Amino acid sequence: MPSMAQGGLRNFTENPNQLNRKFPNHEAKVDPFSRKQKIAQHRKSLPIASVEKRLVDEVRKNDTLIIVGETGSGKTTQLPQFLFNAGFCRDGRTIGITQPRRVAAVTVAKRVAEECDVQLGQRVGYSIRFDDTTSGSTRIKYMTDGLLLREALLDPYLSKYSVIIVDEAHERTVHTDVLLGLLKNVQKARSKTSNDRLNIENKRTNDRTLLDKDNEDRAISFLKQCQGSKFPPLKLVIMSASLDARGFSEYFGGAKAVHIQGRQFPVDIFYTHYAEPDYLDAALITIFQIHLEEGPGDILVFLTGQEEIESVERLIKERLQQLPEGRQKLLTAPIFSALPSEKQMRVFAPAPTGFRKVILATNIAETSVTIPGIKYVIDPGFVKARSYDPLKGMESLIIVPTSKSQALQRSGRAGREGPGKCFRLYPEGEFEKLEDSTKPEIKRCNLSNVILQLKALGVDDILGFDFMEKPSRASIVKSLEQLYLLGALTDECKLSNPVGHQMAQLPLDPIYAKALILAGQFNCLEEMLITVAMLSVESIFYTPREKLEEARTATKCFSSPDGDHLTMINVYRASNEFLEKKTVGLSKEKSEKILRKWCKDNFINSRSLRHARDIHGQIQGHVEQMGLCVASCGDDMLQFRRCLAASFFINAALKQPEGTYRALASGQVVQIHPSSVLFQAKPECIIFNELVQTNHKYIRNITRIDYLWLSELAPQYYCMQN
DNA sequence: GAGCACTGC
Repeated sequence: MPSMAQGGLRNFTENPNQLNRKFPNHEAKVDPFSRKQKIAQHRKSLPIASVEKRLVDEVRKNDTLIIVGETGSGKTTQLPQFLFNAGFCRDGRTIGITQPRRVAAVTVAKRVAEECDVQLGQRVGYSIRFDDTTSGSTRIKYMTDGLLLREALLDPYLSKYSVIIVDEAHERTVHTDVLLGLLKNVQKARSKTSNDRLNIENKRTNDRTLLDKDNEDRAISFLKQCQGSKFPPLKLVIMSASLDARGFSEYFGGAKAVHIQGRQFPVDIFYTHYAEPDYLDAALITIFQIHLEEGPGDILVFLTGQEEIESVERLIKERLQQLPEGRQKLLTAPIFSALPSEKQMRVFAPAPTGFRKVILATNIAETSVTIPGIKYVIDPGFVKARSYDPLKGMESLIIVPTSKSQALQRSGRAGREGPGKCFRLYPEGEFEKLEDSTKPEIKRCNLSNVILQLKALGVDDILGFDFMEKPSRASIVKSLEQLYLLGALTDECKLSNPVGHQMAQLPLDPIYAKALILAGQFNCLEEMLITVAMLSVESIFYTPREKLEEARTATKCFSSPDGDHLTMINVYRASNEFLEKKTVGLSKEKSEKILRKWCKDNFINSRSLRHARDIHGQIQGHVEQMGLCVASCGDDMLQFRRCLAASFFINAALKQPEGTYRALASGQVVQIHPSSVLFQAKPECIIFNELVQTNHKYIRNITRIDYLWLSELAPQYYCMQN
């Protein structure tokens, strides 16, 4: 390691155990070839290409196969093509590949369509929410895991699929975990309908434990509505990038696991000698150390949130001023999810010649976004993580150390295009103390949605459901309780009819689904549709620090003294009015461009608004199909606020003498989030939609209500308490 | 006086 940039700074030690695999550069120039030939050559060069036959054989032989494929192995694009060519789509059946993220489903599908030389939507397609490119002839279908879960509600046997490949299973999103449990059941049920019954009986008595037998019976009873159907067995392939396949293998009854080499450039890992008391300061010093002493290449720094990113950006600019002019050629580019897209795009623009780019990112750059040109990664070793306390019904966002696999993922970002370096801002001994992998999301989130989905799929015994990792009993019970309070479950804990079934049909948080059903009765469904669409997206307002005052003035014209829900309706309707007036006769692209400009002028996050408009359209279709009456309460906002109180009664709070609030359900002392329009007004009684602990216990999305409405509109809950 | 990252027939 070169000497330090500024007096007596950090010393890094090199990890001797780094991977240093060498491999030829397969991206070498192939100019004389056509694009088709280039693609063929690229496919042949992927590590997975040499094991095609073996993989196909393994899928034939095993009902479930675990594939551990390192980054760059080509598993996501190639395996479905191998299976298609081997005849797994005969009889019009489909290979489904699930991804945790929309962008991945889209980009991979496009790539594979090109490799197969077919038009997207023909043999190869993708389906994600709001965007389905598949057709009757699609045989290789990329989709989000959440979408496949939704499909299972309509087709519990997933009958059109011959193979389902669950990709990126190691990420253990809540959707992946529920899907794994579901697929296990479907697979058992399908082999039950197709296999010789005797065969299964033999298996049961020979090599299955009593527990397996129970599970199997449960799986079969859960699908009894389809009994008698005949389906060929479902092949499952679980693909993971983590080195530990054991968990998946055990969960699938000792399923076989195979390993596929990756293709990554070597990344040298460096650690600090000592623990850093201030990781932001350490990051700053390391940035300048690299800038002044290392060869060309951009730097990627992982920080925990917007605030850190903005303050490091400021500090970099300050310190640059102190350097001699020739050495100031360093550009900063922040990226985090709440940043408007056009500003996010800046990280992809190459730095001008002679300049070095330093990208300050949250973990959006870990998996969701791949930035070209990164040669150096700085990893302070922290992440802001969500956790959920079922007893308090409260989410928290706290800064915690990363896991080992997360640290590996981050360092891998330096080896995409060539050999790289990763600087971990902690001693090597600390790395060993990190958790192997991040806790699965299902153990740290509110389960109401998961449970409602499972109930709709016919799983009645949630506590007995075969999760790969079971959420805590307290968490399950709390969510069952909440669903009962919302009227989705009967006294026997079964899905209620029609309310529970209607709620499960709506792709929304259960409490929002219930709000829509109630709004039909309160004659304000038009208003509630807008409200739940807006509540379902990230913050709709964007207030950059440097234009705080300007943003405040702009957003004031939307704000309602009644609270945030009415304010959201005002924003949505204003955008509608604007579109109607200004974009008549314009193309879709043109209208969207004009709307983006309107958003920018009004300090509204156009991505959030577009998302809300998409959700609104989809949900409106659903409620109309259910036969709910989409009416407006007109100017009678009292009626609408009463409906909000009836819907969100579980989240009511009363003002305390000091100006804080007491949440009635849990008794917790909470504060109104500064982003609320009621932050200063502080009404006596309010309902809210979110309770998140960050620096304080904040409630967000608030409307003032009359205290007396609670016992009137939710007597089952409030009469007992008073 | 402040917002990790994803996702949904």
